[in-house]
Amino acid sequence: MELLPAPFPSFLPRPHQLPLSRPCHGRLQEPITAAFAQAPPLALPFQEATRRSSSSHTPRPSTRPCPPAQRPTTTHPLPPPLPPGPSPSSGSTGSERLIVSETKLITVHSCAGRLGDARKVFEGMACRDLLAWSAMIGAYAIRGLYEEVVALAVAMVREGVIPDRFLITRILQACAYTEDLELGTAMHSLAIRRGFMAEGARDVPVGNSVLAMYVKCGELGRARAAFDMMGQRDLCTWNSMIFGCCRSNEWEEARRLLDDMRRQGTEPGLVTWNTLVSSYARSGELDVAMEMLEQMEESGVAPDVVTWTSLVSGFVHGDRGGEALWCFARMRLAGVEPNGMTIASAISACASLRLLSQGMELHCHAIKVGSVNNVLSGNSLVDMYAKCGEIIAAKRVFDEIPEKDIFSWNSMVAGYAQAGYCGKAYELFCEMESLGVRRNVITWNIMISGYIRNGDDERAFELFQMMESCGVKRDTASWNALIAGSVHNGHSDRALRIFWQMQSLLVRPDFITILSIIPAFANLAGFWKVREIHACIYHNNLEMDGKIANALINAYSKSGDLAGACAVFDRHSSRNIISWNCIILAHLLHGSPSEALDRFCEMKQEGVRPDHTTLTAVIKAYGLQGKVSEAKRIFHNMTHDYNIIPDLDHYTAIVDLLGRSGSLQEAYEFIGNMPLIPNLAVWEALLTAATIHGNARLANLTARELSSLDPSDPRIQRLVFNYWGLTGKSVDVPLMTVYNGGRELEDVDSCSVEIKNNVYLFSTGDNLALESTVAELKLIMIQIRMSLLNISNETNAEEEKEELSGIHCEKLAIAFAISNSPPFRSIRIIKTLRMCSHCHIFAKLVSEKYERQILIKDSNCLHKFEDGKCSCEGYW
DNA sequence: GACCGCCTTT
Repeated sequence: MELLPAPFPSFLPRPHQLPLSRPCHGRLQEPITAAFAQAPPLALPFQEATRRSSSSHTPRPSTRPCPPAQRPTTTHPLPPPLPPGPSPSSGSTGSERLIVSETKLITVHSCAGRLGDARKVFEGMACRDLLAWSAMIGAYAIRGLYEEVVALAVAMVREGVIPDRFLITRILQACAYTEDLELGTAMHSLAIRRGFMAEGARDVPVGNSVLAMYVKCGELGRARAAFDMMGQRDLCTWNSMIFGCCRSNEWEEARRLLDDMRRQGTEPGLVTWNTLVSSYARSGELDVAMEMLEQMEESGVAPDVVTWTSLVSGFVHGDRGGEALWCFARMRLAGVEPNGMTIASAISACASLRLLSQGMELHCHAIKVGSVNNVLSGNSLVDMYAKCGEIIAAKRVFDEIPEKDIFSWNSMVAGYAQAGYCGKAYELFCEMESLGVRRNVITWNIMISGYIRNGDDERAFELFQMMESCGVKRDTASWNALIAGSVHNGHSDRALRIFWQMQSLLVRPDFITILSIIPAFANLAGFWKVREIHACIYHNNLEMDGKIANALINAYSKSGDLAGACAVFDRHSSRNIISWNCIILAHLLHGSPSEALDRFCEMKQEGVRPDHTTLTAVIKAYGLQGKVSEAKRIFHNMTHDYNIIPDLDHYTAIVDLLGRSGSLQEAYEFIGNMPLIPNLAVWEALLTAATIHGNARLANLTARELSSLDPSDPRIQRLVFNYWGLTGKSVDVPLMTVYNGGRELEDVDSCSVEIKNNVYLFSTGDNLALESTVAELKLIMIQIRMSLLNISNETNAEEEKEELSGIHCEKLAIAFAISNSPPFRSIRIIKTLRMCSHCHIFAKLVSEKYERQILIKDSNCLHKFEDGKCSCEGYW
């Protein structure tokens, strides 16, 4: 059976009986087909159209009252109804001549750019024939004012003028742009009635327009029906159909059409290849897009600026900035000049790769080709400068964008917020409101994320609460910002609560939610919880995402399950440098430096270039093995071998290594000779070494250095306090008077233990700890008392201090786990602060006495206690 | 035929 569109009746009502205008935006006041409802249908229409026309088969009243107040408004008033008189077809010779001259005038005005004058002439015409309508519609069409074209087309048809094949094509083009399926379908039926679409018809342009209209309206089924019915096809026909398939993700069908067209003698052209390349690139199938590029070049079609731009922007979107710039370079080599869009995309690539100098070069290029004032390039530049830390340059570019859009504002607000200038960001945020720039959900998300990442949780939550009352609906990213920020600030429990709350409000978590929440599971709970979220990811087919796999490796490792981490890594199909770093760090955390180094070799064999994190891990691995000279060799040759300049992390690793090997003086001198200003981590490494090796003089010296960094920094206060606790001596630095024996600081410590798939939280000095747990702890203490009596004075000092601040949380957790889990089952504890030596000894003794493996992950290291020994070998 | 900004892993 033939599929035909809605009927287009032959009978047309008298022009003055129908309103001319219709709203430019939104749906028709009534279906256009209803205007001709008095006539019987002539052709079998589409199902939908049949229903519509058959329901309005009853004759309409001959006149329809239409008071001016109720007339639909348009941005451009359409011509008033014509006075009753001779119909256009029966005009006298004189009036015909008038029409011709007025039509010419419309064309002249239009060509001279005086669209308003053209419109005035048109509206003043007493009688308008097809040519007059064509001239007026054409004037709008060539300027891309498709809404107007559609409005005029409706008015024309209602006035009883039937468009010819040329005008039908134009109107269909406008329908495609405005996605006006209704008018488009009516034009299709008219084209059929006029015989333009018949089997033997040679009118390809009309058929192509119909096809393109259905494709743009997302009606692939109707497009296919039109395609199959076309008597003749040209390159454009195939292109439209292939585009339609790509747009609907019907990739196989698109490729079939490509083969079909070649078989039927039409060679794919530039647009065909560009459609395929850009569609694959846009959908993230970048490797297939590159394959298409190859095929394109093989078939002798030279890629143009659109081909390359699609690829550059595709790679930018796929977070493959390097390949984006590589494509850009290939394009330049091929002699293709980039346009504003290409440059904008290449600048984005520089932004994501933090390539300031290359970004600046592109800025110069944008100035040269005159696309610097283009809002697209401007926005990319703002983003690039901000991401490269050049916030002043970013602001300068922003100020010079003549017509800022929401992207410009958001990029600048994000630039400030991400650089930590939340006040500046908020100023702009307020300025947007006062200037009447509508802030969207992204603007709000930027502010929320900015505040929470800069530690101002309160303001972040305030904005999160406020946004809906300001008329902006929260989306998944708004929730993600809170979750990621909470994890970032160490509030994993709160992150989990938000995660559950969003699900109870039926906000669907996306892969970023999962990615953000995985560290929370790892920080809070044992590996069963990590397995749970892993299963959840698996069921949602998210595992294939490389980033999620990386986060999982890390989570398994941190929760004490090295085997789980290895399993994820080994099945990881798209390993990158981060995946390798994760697995190397996992082995390191579990005290297996040789496995970590094996992985490093494997990685190099696979051709993956180590980055600064890898090399830090490698130095640490050598440090754990006591291979000082190997570590030093890596350190000294890293710039030459890997083009990586040592940063503070590498210096810290070397200080740690020297400290472990007991070369305290060398470590101290090494710090003195550093070209960088030593930070907290560097001094902390030395303090640890000095404390463990019992070098009180150096420890005291280091504590002073630390407190001179920033006496108000709570992390430093805690470090120095811990040192004081470890040595049992008072430190001769003024900051020690700041707090009362460190009580507030000790209060922060908490830990979690997972038993039978439940997670229990304990805090140091927890007065609410279950009495039974305290009793159990006392029992354990009695059991191992004999051994405890033999330990050093240092730890006794700690015990005294513990009496002051309350029982340490990990002791409570161990006691609770011993009495609530089956015998011999391993105990996994995750705590926020570093373990004290008394608890360390306690855990060692419990592991021996109760024959349990105890894993305690503290802020510095993972302690694996087995048979009275710890994997850290007493150095942490 | 292409279009920049938010939330993400070591």
